[in-house]
Amino acid sequence: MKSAGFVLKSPSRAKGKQKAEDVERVIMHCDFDCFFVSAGLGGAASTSEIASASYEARAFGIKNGMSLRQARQLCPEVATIPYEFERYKSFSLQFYTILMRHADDLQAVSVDEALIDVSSAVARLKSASPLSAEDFSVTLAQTIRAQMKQATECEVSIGIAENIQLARLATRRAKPAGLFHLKDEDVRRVLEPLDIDDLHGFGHSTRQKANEKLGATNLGELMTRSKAQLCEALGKTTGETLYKAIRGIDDRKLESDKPRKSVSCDINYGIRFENNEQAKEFVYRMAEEVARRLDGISMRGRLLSLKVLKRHPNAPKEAPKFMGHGLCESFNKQMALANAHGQATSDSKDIGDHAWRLLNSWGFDPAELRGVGIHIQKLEDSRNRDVGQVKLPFQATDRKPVPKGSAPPRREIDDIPELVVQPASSQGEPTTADAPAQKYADQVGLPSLSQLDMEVLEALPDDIRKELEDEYQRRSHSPMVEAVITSPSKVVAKGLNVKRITQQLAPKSGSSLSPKKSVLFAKRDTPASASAVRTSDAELRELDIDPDVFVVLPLEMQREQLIMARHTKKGGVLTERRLVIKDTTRAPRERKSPHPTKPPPKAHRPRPPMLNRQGKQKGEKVSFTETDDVQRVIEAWVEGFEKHPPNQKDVNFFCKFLVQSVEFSDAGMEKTIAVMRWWLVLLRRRWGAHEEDQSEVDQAAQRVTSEVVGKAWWKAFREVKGRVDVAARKRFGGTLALT
DNA sequence: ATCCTCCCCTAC
DNA sequence: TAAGGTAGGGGAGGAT
Ligand SMILES: [Mg+2]
Ligand SMILES: [Mg+2]
Ligand SMILES: [Mg+2]
Repeated sequence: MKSAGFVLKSPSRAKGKQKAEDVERVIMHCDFDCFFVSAGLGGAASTSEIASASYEARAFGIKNGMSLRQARQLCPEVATIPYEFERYKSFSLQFYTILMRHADDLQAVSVDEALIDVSSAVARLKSASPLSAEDFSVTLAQTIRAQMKQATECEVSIGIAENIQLARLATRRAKPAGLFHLKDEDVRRVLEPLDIDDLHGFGHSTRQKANEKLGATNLGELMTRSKAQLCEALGKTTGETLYKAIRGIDDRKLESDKPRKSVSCDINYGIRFENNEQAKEFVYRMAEEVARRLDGISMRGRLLSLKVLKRHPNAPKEAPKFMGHGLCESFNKQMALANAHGQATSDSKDIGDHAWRLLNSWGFDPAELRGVGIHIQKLEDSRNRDVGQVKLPFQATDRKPVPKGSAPPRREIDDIPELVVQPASSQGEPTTADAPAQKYADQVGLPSLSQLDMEVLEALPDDIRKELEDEYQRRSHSPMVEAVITSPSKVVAKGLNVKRITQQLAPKSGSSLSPKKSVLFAKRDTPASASAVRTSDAELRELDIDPDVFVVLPLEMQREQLIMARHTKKGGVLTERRLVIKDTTRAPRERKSPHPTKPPPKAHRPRPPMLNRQGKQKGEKVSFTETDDVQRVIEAWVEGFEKHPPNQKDVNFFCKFLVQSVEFSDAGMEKTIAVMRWWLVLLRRRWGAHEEDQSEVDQAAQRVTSEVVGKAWWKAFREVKGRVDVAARKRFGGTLALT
């Protein structure tokens, strides 16, 4: 196919803006560069309000409520910690809105990634300048990038090609902050050096299989294999897909309205049942959750599958990771799901009954269970349940081209005049989408406004880590790092949603480990030697962690720091956590700008609760490992205020953090429990006598006695516990069992 | 020849 | 695969 000619590619779809049939197909893969980094750090408007200033920040005179501008005057290096989902939403919304201006069709991949078909837009440009030899797809991409930049102040990378697979590959070349048109005539040259897992849809396992069965993972070599060979090695469809992909062929169409096919809920952490009743309780609760999700999108299901993780016979009773599932065997079973009338259902009891029945069919000892998952499939739209047909009425009424991104569709066309970066102060409730549109959007399984935040939360570790790494390299030092390292500038904005993001940035294990693995989950064989867990107090001391900013945030950011340090250091090893402060950040940074930027002013905390104690007192330590960091912070907090009641603000902050941990998925529960337990231990150690004493304390006139302080702490504890329980109940129907 | 079920793989 | 969660698609082998 000539690159110059108008090759007739796969016929365009009927939906979306109607598009000429015989124009060259142009697909763009658009990907926000560093979405999370950008959304968080890039747009912190100077009018942003500071919700919570750290001690370090306060040392500069920065106060809560101050605008970021003011804060910057006091400390130009002040760093903010991103959090606002509103911002993420805003970014995403603008992202999609802009793309839709130019697209015939759009397939949302994620909150920061989309595929668009811009064939007609490019054709239009071309026909407007028939004599030009210009690459109009590039012209258009530049326009899009410019608009995106103008609207969000962020870069978007765009890969251009004739099909999806190639467009994705092109994006790799486009990054960062660029665009790349992978033309037909370049396909061979570009693909040749790539490996099979560079292709979208092919991963580690396929690569390994290819290596074993075909003796090659390189696309150039694989190109020499016959289609039959590929199919034999990888399966029919996969083989064929690969065969074509290598040659730059990909017939997939953009899908903007795929209906949801399943709804599920899996919980594989913290599962420890003592008896059947508990297991049953739990299963029914999960059923409620699934039911809720089904109702949320107005769907019902006719097939239920239950997935169970059971402790592997050889695995230790307790997983190496606190409340984790450890090495497990997994079991799966499915059965028809129906209500009393044999119809599709979303009723929690129906679902619970079926799930429980399946679980019982195995007859497992409940104490051995480590994970449970309920999946509902064969979904039907519960709104037109007229005849109980399986087909979904989608195209019939030709809804206006509801693009895959459900978020944008509402605010489309008319009101896209000004895409202003969201005002820094916008804080209100999350925009609520109008019900019908939202439901539809949910049904077609696209990132909807309401799901956006979740998507942000669930975003992949690798994804984000990579963004941070890239960003880190781009700027010699990032504000985030700055915030952690030169602690003078911890400014925490309201909310703590970053937590979920940064939390996922935990360092990967040593790099140079044997690639060889045994079974499911390789056994963790790092017991006491787990130096990685051991953070030196000196390290923390240097970090000047204060109980105010408290919260894990700094600590998690510290992890980011570690990651980047390792990354930069290349062979970096370091099994033990090093105080990255100097070698990683300070050094390179000063190399870069010796003096211009003020040396990180050593913030002197007003009354820093010293982290001078080594570890916990023996015996009392609850069995955590991973949560050590948090524990230390709490410990510092409690001890720092040994003589004073806790600040209500701190309590609120703490509370908010924990509640959010509970609300946002499961990973948080572990930490929540661990944190609460540790707090409990500390309080008992110090004020055990007052635990049950709930008598009121005359706040006004009373000396601050130890008793008063103790009571105040216990009161705070009960308050937090209460609020966390509410959150836990809302989500799981139970409360935290701390003892 | 299809359809199911139970995995497995991939991506986000 | 540190470990966690949601969804979609495909392969193998048995069921229909
Ligand atoms: Mg991205
Ligand atoms: Mg992405
Ligand atoms: Mg891949």
